[in-house]
Amino acid sequence: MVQEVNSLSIGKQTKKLQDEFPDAYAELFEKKEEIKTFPPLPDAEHGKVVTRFPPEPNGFPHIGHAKALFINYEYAKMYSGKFILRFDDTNPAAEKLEYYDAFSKGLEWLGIKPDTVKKTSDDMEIFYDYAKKLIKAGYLYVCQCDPETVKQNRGLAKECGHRNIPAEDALQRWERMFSEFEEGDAIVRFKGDMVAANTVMRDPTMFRIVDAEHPLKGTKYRVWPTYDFVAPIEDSKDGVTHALRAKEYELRDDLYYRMLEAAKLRKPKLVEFSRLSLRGTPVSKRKIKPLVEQGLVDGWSDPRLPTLLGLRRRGILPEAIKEFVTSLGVSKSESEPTWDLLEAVNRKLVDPIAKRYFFVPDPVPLEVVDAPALQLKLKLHPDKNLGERNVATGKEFLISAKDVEALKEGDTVRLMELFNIKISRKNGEVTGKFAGMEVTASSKKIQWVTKDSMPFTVKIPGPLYIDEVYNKDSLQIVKGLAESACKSLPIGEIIQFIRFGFCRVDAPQVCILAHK
RNA sequence: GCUCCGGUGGUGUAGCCCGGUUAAGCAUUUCGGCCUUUCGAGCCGAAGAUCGCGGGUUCAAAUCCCGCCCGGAGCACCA
Repeated sequence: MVQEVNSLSIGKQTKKLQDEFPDAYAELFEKKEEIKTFPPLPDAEHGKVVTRFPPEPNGFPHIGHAKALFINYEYAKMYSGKFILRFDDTNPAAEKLEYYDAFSKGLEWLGIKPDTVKKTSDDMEIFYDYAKKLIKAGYLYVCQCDPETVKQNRGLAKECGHRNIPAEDALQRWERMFSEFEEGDAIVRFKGDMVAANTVMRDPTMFRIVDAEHPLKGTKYRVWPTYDFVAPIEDSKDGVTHALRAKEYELRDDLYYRMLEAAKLRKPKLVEFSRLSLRGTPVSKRKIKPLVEQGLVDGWSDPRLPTLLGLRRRGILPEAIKEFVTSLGVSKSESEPTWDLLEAVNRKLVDPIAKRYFFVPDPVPLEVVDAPALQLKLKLHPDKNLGERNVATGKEFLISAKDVEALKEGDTVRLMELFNIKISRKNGEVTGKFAGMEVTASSKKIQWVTKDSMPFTVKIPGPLYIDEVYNKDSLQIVKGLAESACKSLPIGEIIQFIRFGFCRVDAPQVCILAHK
């Protein structure tokens, strides 16, 4: 018995085990599936955790947002808590209507359903109330220095005269900000500590006058709060228990808590994590925008970009983004993960659902002089039941120049899923002879198409930067022939061109290579 | 420059807070082998880190302490 089993190959042993003793198989192989989760959150109580994702609607969401998104969302889920999507839209000069929508769509695509969706600009009256309260209590003051002086004094750790104006007077100046003052004439500052080592605390700006039209509020308001005023109040009032934000906010923790103390509000827990950067890929809007504007990429959905739109167009599944981002964890250490990490995750997800087709780049004619004419049905997936396609073959084929290069006269190769051929002549074109149907142990297999094929273009996205230098060859175009069954491929379908890679159909007869 | 935060194999991460059978786990990558629709997946195996550097505490340190070096972020009337 033992001998009998051992005579089988490992693969067959495994198969036999799976077929005949499914329980044992499951125990051996399935249970080691690992569920990746985040480390426990400090002071988190099951059922009571509330997190939030507060994007500013001033650009398209990208993978960096996805990181913040999933960290907050997954923690809320992990503790059966709540997750809030909050648009931090208090800079009317920057916000645009289309971006609110872009974020909502992005979340939807990623499969994230917020328990609450809100806009910070809806709470303006609340902010005004707090402003008045805090001015009265002496925590805030109206500063009428010009912007340059403010900056200078901060550098010099110097207080200005407005700081000590009595509250009643300051309150009147606050009212004047709504009417007579012009943009730049006056701001509201938090009384921090002008000699603090952390310059964030040197009386940061809490309100300023912005006359730009707000996409949602129009010209209803012109005294707008800044992030530093809004974030702690919103988080606290919304019941956020854990505010998980990127590391660049770390220096503002102090201010965040001082604000809440001043306003006598509950303090959420702050947790920071490192920003995501992808090797060879600009992630921030600041870096992507010039590329779009200079036409160096095909808009915000260019597959070389880490925008959600770009990722999707490239054939990266939302689930892959989630797993990738989750694997990065919440650590504060800076790292520069590479695309192949994301691709590896995506490949695992896409492999079982991608239909297989033949694609021949740089086709070279092949004639098999004594080939039998065949009418066959080929499976669309080696082991999943995804249907089949019909192919009729004769004597004429096309194979890729690269495969031809590797062939010598006299070699035997197998036309994949078809039969073996022996190369009899090779000179620009290739001539061969039928060499049997059976699969021989070590035969090389190459993909092929018949004359009944169609031109197909594959775009291959690569890194936009190599060692910080713009890579002008970041997008390669490969032209070739795809088998006729590809005619009916819907846009958006993710397929695998055998021995070429996984691709997402981008347009009729055009696809984008996601990865090998 | 100042302030803060980081520094574990090529890459990402676990471990560090509560120092000891693990002198470093997992994933990715690369390379072999198996599997006969694959330069893919899966399976098996291998390669690869003395845990930034130098001191110290201790019987014992990636884990605690000190100094240094390197990297990142912030220093907006942006978020």
